[in-house]
Amino acid sequence: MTDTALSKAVESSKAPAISRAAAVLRLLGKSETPLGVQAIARELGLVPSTCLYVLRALVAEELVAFDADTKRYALEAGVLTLARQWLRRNQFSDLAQPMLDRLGQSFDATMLGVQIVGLDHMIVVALSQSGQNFQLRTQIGSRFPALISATGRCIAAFGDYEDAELEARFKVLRWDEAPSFEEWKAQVREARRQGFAVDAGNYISGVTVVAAPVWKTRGRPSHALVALGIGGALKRAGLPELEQDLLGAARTLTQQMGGEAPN
Amino acid sequence: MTDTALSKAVESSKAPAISRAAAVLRLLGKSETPLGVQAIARELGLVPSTCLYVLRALVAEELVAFDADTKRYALEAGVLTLARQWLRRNQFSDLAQPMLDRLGQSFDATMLGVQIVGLDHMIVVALSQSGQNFQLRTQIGSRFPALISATGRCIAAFGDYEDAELEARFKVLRWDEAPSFEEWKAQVREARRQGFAVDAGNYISGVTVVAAPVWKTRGRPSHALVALGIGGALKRAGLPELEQDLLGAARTLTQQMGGEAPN
DNA sequence: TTTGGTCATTGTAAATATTGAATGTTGTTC
DNA sequence: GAACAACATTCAATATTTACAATGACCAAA
Repeated sequence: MTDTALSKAVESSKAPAISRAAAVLRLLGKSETPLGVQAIARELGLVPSTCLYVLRALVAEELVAFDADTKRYALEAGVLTLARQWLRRNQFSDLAQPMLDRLGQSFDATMLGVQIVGLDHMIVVALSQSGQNFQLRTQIGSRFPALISATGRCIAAFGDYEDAELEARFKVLRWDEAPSFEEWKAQVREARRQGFAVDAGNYISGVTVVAAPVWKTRGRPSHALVALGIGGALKRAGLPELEQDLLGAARTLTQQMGGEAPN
Repeated sequence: MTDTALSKAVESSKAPAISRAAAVLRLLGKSETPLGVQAIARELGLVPSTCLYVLRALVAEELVAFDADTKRYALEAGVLTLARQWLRRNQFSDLAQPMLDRLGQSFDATMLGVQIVGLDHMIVVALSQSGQNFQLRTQIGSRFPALISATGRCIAAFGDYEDAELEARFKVLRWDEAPSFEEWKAQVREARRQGFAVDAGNYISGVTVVAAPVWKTRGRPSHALVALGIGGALKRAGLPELEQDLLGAARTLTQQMGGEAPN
């Protein structure tokens, strides 16, 4: 979050301290090293004293660690506990995990389960790193822009968004080999027709990505199943079979979660 | 956190909104189901309107999910992202992981790396669940009271705490087969002498736990390596060897982290 | 050792978030 | 189908927190 975005969130909210706290947590998360009060305040456009109070509160809550010697702040392990609690009661990641494991084994692909957060981004909430795919390392909790890669095409295809909004979001994406907006829209239409989307080396050169949407409720898809693999390897393993298998898994998952695909 | 503890944190802090927000997050984490504004407010002793503003801020920060249909709140996947960032830059979990894997393989034990948070509790920050130990499932982010089991004896042995404080904390612990405070103190002395601690079925009947402390800095231990196994199985695998191996790993880790064991 | 500068930390005036009652909304019972 | 009850939500007054300037602590360089 930029500091202008932060100041907006602070102004519009009735609990600005919370926006500030979240911004501090995100900043500390991004930072490679622990940070001092002043550095944090400068980066976020906060008054140092306010920043100090925020940090102290976060330290008291065990979300931030304070090194009394260096007077530096960093994330604390308490954030792990929250994450575990989220995972513990997440229907999607529980149900998706065995499917991801099976598909990953069968096709020697890296499998992801992602949660879609509007048009902003998606978050990896389950993964299966079977085999030797060292180049495609991802972690649970990783975030990606919503419209990127195969999953992005699914989000656009089944989200019923305005063209103008899609284009605005599309233009700021970073691809290895970016398609034109027109090419991309054609691919989105194709995804709508087929029920799944393919990214053949656009996002990452040489890497093929297949994604199929999952619905938790009627309306927009809430999650997606994703398969990644080196283009050649996936083709050898049988891309059409993978596509159909992934689509089937996504449909099963939609049913299991009590959701409903359109039509 | 009880609501009296919360009100204390709110009063003493200059950023009470943050204490409230953290309390809300923890409550939502504990809860088996999504909660409404009123339920949260009641549980935490908050004014409903204040609670609503806190929730809205947390929703805006993507730490809490809001279901517009049911008007219920739950943890959101954003907490995963924070956890990933914490893990990404955690020296201990990176260094400990291969050791835990190796030890777990060798002795067919469940291995944990825990971070010690004062006398309050410890948090599991790395683990290796090799083999068939289905009964001993734990997860990263799990919390335990500081003085429990073998790790607790290490914390007491190397922490230089007041006896009165230890006894107060000791008395509220829940064991399957609790030792008396005197027995426990003798075991703590033994741990200090040996450099590691053993819990032979006290915490969980039939389960043996071995723990060795790790120092990140001079002073109190910051982490510990822990091995858990069914008592009989660990003995068969060679308990003395495990103890020495674990102790060696902990010492290596202390060196790698730039720490220093006492004496 | 002294000096300069940076940083973390404290008091205080003003802006504003919290409060508790009032309003609208939903789902449930008769 | 109507009335109720529980709930989420809004609104205006005030107790609180925020921001700013000043202080104190610390480190580095001379």
